Amino acid sequence: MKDFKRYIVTSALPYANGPVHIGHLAGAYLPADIYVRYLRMKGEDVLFVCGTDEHGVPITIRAKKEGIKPQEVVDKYHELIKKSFEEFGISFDIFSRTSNQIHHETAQEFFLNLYNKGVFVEETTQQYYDVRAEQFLADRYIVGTCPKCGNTNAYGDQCENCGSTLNPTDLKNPHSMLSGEKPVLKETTNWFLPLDAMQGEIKTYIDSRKNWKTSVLGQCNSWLTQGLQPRAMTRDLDWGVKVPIEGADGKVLYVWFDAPIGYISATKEYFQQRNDGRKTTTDNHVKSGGWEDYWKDEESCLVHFIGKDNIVFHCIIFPATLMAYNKGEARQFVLPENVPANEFLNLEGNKISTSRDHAVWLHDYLIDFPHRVDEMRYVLTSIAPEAKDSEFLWKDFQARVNNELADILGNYIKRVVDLVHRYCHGKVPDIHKTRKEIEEQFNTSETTLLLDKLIREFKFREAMFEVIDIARKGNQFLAETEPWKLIKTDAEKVNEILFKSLTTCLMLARHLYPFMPNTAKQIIHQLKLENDALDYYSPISNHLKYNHPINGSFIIFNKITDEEVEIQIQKLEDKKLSNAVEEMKDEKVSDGKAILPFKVTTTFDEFSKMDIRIGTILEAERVPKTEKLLKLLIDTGIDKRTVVSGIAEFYKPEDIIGKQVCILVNLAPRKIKGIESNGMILMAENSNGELAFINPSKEIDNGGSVK
RNA sequence: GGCGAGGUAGCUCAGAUGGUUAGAGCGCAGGAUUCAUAACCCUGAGGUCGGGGGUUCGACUCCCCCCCUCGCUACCA
Repeated sequence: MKDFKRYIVTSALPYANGPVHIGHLAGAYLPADIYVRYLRMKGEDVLFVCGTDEHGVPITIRAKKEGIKPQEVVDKYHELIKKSFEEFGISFDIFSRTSNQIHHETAQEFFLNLYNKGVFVEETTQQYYDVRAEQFLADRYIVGTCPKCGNTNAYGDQCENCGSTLNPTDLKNPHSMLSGEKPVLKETTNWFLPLDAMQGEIKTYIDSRKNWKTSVLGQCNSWLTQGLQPRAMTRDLDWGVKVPIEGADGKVLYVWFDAPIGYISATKEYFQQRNDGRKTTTDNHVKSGGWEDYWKDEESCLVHFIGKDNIVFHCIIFPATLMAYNKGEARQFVLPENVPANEFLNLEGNKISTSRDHAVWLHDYLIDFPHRVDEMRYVLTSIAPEAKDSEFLWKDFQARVNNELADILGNYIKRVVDLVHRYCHGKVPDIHKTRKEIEEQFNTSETTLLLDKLIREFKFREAMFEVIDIARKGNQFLAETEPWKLIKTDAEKVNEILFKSLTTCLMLARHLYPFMPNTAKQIIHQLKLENDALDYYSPISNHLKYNHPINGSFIIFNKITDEEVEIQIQKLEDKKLSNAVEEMKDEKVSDGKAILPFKVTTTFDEFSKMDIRIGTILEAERVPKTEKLLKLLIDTGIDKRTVVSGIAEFYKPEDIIGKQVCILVNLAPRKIKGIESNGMILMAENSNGELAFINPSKEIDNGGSVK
């Protein structure tokens, strides 16, 4: 890997419409923090930025629901999220927010730059518009029947029941969440980033990234082979960064355009604060003077830590934006050097779900387990979903804390400290003859080299295992040398054993620091050393001096009791139960609620245009490679025609042959999956989206009309 | 349906370019020990490497088919 002069490290901007949970932490924040702490400890020039993403439709919806302003929503969650991260020791140099002035300016400048270069393709499209509310409807503001699963409360961008991604125009019976009205399609102009035209250079970029994770590269290549499509970078909405050009009133930048730019504005803000003297901490590891050093210097290494759901934005869209910006500029933005996306963390056998509250929220954990931050950091790192989805189980949490942290690591430290008190009067023993040798051995030890390799390859789980292994080996060493027996015959030898053990404790603290900073400091404290003892390159003899008195031992990790974890498990169970109750309530309510409002008044003439007949199904077969389509042959009394219908979920082909149905016969033909469909079978639908045929209550001749 | 990533001991996970008896930690069983949070240390049992074919002297590792999980993306007037 190339040697970089400095690093700019980002963690995905958490969305400010809710708190953060352990899945977020394990996916994008802890790994980044470990990486950054390690680099700092090695004396690298590194800047670590993050902040809340405060734009986009879900926030406006949440505000509306709670009857407050969007700004109030993001203010609340910005503070909560920021505090949670601070308490978990995520050591951002700055935790900013996209509602800041500086971000709006930066994002607008970005947009204008591309606009002036003629990068965007201006396109006028049809979007749903709510006439009564006098505004365009964002995808999330449109509710209708999910075309895939029949859920009547699907949103225009996604169905939360079946998880499908949707377009608003996919919805059946769409209606506006603002007024309940059926929305109308209306023209609007938006600016598109022509990713299709940029496909070549994006591919060249992706192809040059050999060391990326297979899952990340796989996902990118999947997008590339499917062919990139232009993507709108503006939206008709009033919450966000205003589109800075004339005639764009009521439009804001697409959140995914402005969010990654948030990394840049956060960097700018950092230096602004620093120059103002508003940054009080001494960030010695931030060695360069301005934001452009980090973003526009080819010797800067840009690393984005994200979850797998963000891959396309960080690996394709954001780099494309940067590439477009770079055209004709003297100083070029660097492109992401690596995007070590993690998979997802599951919880007690189920996906973590914000809406169902199936999660371990950071702020809750801090209340239930105060001063146990490192325990969570340890467990989440040891089960981090680095290569595949992984599972958080409270029982496993307990076992890891008790068996690994308390028994192996914590006990080892206490064991050594106690031995030194018992056999060396609580002072670092003098073994001047061999101490240099011991130090050198540690500085060039295989573990040190291995850890460096693993961390730079983002293999934090394995790296941390190696660190704990130091304690394991330390325990072995004591068991083999048995100083408690040797003390009777060879005090000199005991001194050497314990000096070695003390050195191991110090090295353990240093190696542990990126993963468990509090623990590292506690170890240092037991040895009665200052924090500068954690400096990777500081000679051990500067700290473990002859006759240096150490502190008395104390227990670093208390064991987690059965009761404690059972409470947590019960908590989740209770949530499940109350969710089930809620859902039942919802269903009852929705029996009334889900019934759509009547459509606008029509005329008899309009209705008469519909030629609805009675027909009989003669043949029925599944359309291959589809889930919901049946190909039907209908005898309409006048002809026999083919109709494709989305009813395969509810009817088996063999069961419906011979049934009579209502069919709209004068509907313009349409090709579906290559089959020409002539007409439409009329279906009745209940609130669960289940379909049923409408047929005459006594047999009617085929071709009989319905009026 | 298409694409991408996974499916390896009870649990959580490692296993470049195919090669002797498939690994680790925890858990479990047995032993040893007493300096330490009944901790530590040693030994051991446990796997037809999702299923089925194939290529090969030889496959967890390569090819084909199928099943399951997760993500992205479709069709359903």
